[in-house]
Amino acid sequence: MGRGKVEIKRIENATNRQVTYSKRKNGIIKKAREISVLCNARVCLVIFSSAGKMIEFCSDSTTLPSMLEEYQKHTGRRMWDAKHEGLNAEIDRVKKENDNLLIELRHLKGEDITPMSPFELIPLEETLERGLSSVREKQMEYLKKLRETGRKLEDEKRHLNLFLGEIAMNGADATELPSEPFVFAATGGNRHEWSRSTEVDRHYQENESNCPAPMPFSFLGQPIQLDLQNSK
Amino acid sequence: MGRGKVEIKRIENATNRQVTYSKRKNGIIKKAREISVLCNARVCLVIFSSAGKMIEFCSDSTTLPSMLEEYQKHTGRRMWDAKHEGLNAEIDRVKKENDNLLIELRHLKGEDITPMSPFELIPLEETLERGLSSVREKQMEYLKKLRETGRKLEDEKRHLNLFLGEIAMNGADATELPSEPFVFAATGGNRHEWSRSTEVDRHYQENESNCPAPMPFSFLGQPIQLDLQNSK
DNA sequence: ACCTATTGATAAGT
DNA sequence: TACTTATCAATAGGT
Repeated sequence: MGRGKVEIKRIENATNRQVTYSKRKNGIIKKAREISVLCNARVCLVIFSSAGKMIEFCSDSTTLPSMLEEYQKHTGRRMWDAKHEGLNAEIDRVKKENDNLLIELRHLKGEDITPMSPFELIPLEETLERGLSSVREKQMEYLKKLRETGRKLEDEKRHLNLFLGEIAMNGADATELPSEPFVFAATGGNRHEWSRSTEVDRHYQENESNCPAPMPFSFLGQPIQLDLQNSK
Repeated sequence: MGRGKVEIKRIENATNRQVTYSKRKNGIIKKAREISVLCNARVCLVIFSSAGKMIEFCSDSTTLPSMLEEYQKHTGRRMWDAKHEGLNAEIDRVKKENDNLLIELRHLKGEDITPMSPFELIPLEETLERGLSSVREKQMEYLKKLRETGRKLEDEKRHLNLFLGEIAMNGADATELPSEPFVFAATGGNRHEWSRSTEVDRHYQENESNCPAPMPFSFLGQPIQLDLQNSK
């Protein structure tokens, strides 16, 4: 249609191509509207020009996404739905993993073990024992540090007393302070806290010697107010 | 175009409408192909007839879904993308839960506890102890059942010996069997397995009396070949 | 599905 | 980009 017949092949002249695009774009959209109205059909048309500009036509009360829904149904759910399915599969996978972890966790906590056979109980027991000894080992570490800190403090106290004694002996010079003052070193806490810690320590040492399985820390009861964070 | 001008409004005659649809459908698809070729544009066209039949045209090397990708970019990601976001959020949520479970699990197994403070170790220890005692309690149950079964077997053996003795005393009647034969009852196993089980039993009983923390079952070593499945 | 008169679309020119 | 117009293409209505 036009002043001459046109072969349907890419128009090489960019200007011509653009002009033709403009005209035909309007034409096809008009056609799309016409068929949708005349024939009561639903139409979706999306065109990207070679320049990257997009135009779309969707028949009345229809959107491209909603058309896609139906497209899915017709083609039997493929393509972008694949991503969808992929995500759903991922969710299922992760949830299943979650369930397994939860089950294992509950077993370790001694829950839901009624249906377990002795052969399942044995490795479970072993795992728990390894965990427990690991935790207690760690606790021992802290205790050692605590004791060391205690010793240091005792030393400092002794030094301090010694120093105070000297000052007392020197009479009038008593107000003089050492150029490098002693510091209440590593604990970061106060004397009250420290006294509590020695208690813990003694408790533990007693247990340590008497029992092959060390007395649980939890046995000592409520949270100990020591500032142990800094001695990690 | 045709024998008369047509008003662009729904064609009421169903037959006419269907015919027109057929003709125009081909027409618009031809137009779509032409513009895509002539102008190097990418075109996607989907039409649902009023009868519900779908046809689509997509220009070379393009699919409707891939077009949708670009449609998203152009319109700024809306509609069906929302579903995706939702699914992605769900995945993140579940994965996070997963991580938390995994961390807790590793802690219970005594792994990754180095950065834990004593205040975190104590509840961990308590949990492990509860789990362990729960597991051992369960194991005790099995042992009790095992012992009972053992006793029954002993009884049967005694009865059987008694019976054999009687047969021997009665001479020629020796071939006569009891109408209700004794059965090697509940274990479902064989004598060899049972003898192993008494070993386990004895081992355990010794430990039970001497130690406040029962000796671990795992201490007994390799898998015990008893058929305990049936005694659950 | 084909035919064809007629309208519609549009290529090229301005 | 818009208008014009000669020409080609699509198609309505009939068969």
